Amino acid sequence: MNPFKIATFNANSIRVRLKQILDWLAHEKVDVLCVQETKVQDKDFPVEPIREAGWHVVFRGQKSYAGVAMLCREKPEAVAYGFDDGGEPDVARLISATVRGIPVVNTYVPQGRKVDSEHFEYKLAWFGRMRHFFEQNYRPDRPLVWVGDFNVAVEDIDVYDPQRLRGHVDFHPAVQAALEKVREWGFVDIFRHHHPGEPDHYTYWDYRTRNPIERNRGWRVDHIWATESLAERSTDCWIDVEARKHERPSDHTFMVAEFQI
DNA sequence: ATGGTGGCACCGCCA
Repeated sequence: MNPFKIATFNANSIRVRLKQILDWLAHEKVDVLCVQETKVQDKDFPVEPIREAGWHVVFRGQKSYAGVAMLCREKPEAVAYGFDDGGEPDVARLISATVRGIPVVNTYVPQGRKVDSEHFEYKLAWFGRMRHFFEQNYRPDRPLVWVGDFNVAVEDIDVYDPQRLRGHVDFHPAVQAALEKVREWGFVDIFRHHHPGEPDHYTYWDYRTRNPIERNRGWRVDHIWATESLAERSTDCWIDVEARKHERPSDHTFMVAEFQI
């Protein structure tokens, strides 16, 4: 049995957050860090400093927004980008690979913008495509980790004010139902597995609110989910709020899960 | 209180 540690982080620009990421990786001995919102085109991705720090890195991005990456201590295998269902491949939002024998899927789920928009419809459909993706490529009775910024808070305790926020694109019954249909394929929310019923655990704070950390105005929209056989082997899962104490923090923070494989 | 901030882009888009 060996420890397997996986982390997720919405960087909101990997170039601005590069030092924070490398500093964090230097003291947190993860096997893989999944990054979302790299906000960089592939030709401008900071490959060299990441490699020089000792990491394998795979990524797909685009101009201005979205973009995903995986930083791995060991070389990832079977790396694939985007959907292969005939629809929009969305390579800047989905990256999958096998790391130390564990299949990992890293997603940056579309935010949805406004409920009465085509973007929201796209988001809802995205979860359907996600379930299809899992059905076609994986088995629920085998180890698999799905991580990333899901842009969904699942329970009332996952947001700072559920009454006020209900209906928001990240806290909408239809979105929660769409994600639930993916969960039913065979996932366990690893953070919630270790912290059932505990409020006030957040991974994201809106830049546009005053002192959101001090006022505890957070959301738990970043997730580490695993299939049952792997969830049984999870030993811990935590959100690194301390990592926000940085000169230029992202609006999200790191979350880590540890397994014995 | 229908704003606010931040990042990337370019004269606005996205979150």
